[in-house]
Amino acid sequence: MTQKKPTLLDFAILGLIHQKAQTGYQIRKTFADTAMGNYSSSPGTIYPALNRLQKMDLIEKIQQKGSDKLVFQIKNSGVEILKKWLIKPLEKEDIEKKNHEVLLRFAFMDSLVSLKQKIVFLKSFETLQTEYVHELQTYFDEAAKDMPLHGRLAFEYGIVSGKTTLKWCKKVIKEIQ
Amino acid sequence: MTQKKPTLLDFAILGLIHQKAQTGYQIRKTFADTAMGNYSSSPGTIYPALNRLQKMDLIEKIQQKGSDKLVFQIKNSGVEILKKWLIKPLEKEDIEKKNHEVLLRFAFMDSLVSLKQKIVFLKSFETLQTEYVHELQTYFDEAAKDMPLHGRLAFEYGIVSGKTTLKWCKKVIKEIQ
DNA sequence: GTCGACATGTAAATTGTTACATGATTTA
DNA sequence: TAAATCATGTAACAATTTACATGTCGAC
Repeated sequence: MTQKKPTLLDFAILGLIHQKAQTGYQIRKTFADTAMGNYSSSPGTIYPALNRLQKMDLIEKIQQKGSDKLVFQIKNSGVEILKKWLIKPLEKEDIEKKNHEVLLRFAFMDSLVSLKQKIVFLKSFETLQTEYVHELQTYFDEAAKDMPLHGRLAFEYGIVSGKTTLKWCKKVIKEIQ
Repeated sequence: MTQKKPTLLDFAILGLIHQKAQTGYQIRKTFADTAMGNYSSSPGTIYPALNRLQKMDLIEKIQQKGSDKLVFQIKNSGVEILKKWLIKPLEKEDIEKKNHEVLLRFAFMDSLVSLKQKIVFLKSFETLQTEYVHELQTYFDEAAKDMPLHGRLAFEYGIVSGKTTLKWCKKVIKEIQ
């Protein structure tokens, strides 16, 4: 049987319960209350996902010690697959369309990957983001005059957002080492 | 029969073909090549969506004049529903989790809504965004010291992003009137 | 004359949404 | 003790992904 690839939601859940074993409800709360991604927090999404992850043998439901709560805990196989996802090389598409996924991966790296790997990740992020901003800017400079007002303004938003991301990335590289 | 609500993808398609009647393939290209949202460009997504929109009587397939191409064109009913979506009051949730949807709506407003309505939209965006950034900042100031390094840095990203959005919003308000 | 881009679709499996449903526990 | 929150799920439906499938047209 070929191991199926977890979805982004699955990884988000894996990352969360790696930080701390918790109930499905707590996970739902986190998705609902925090700005964490845009993941759905409805029971119809979370509970089936938790069942998926159990079937994939990546998490398990256990009795929390010192409590009577049934919490989900990540298994070693889950940690491994999570780690692989975290250090997967960044691609152009991640920068262009999956910004939030990149940030989510960074947020979960904390205790899971080495400083060296974090630096590799961030440097690559910086490089790709620099190229991306440059491409946007180049295109904008020649096409702006022909764009409808709102299209132009929305495009400008893309540019300032990209620049902000880049600035953040550079700051983090300095701060982390 | 109750009219079903179009999905976000449906609105993205409606907005696109409102700007210019085009083929399904051209729409796919736009989604694939531009940074426009994170909408899927696979045929299995676009063509069923186009069929949905036809069934909802919001678009039609016509022979383009001066060409033999079959293009999709928005109908009056489509324009109406698009307009309604554009000027729908912004809510807190739109700011916290649906940034890209807000921007998409702004991008499509161009010729469809009055300047007055645009200003209302932007002012409300500014207000909500200001509150949001303030909330983030307040929470951060007291919680930062207890956050794991990566969590803290990712949170900071949320704050600088929010501030960038706010700055953009203020600039646009000035520029548009 | 073949390669890449144009152009449009379908089918199966998976995933996600919406709405419903239930019951325990805490707190005002 | 009533309301809110904790806690977990199911069922029906809708939407998306992935893979397959086909055919045209223009450029090199």
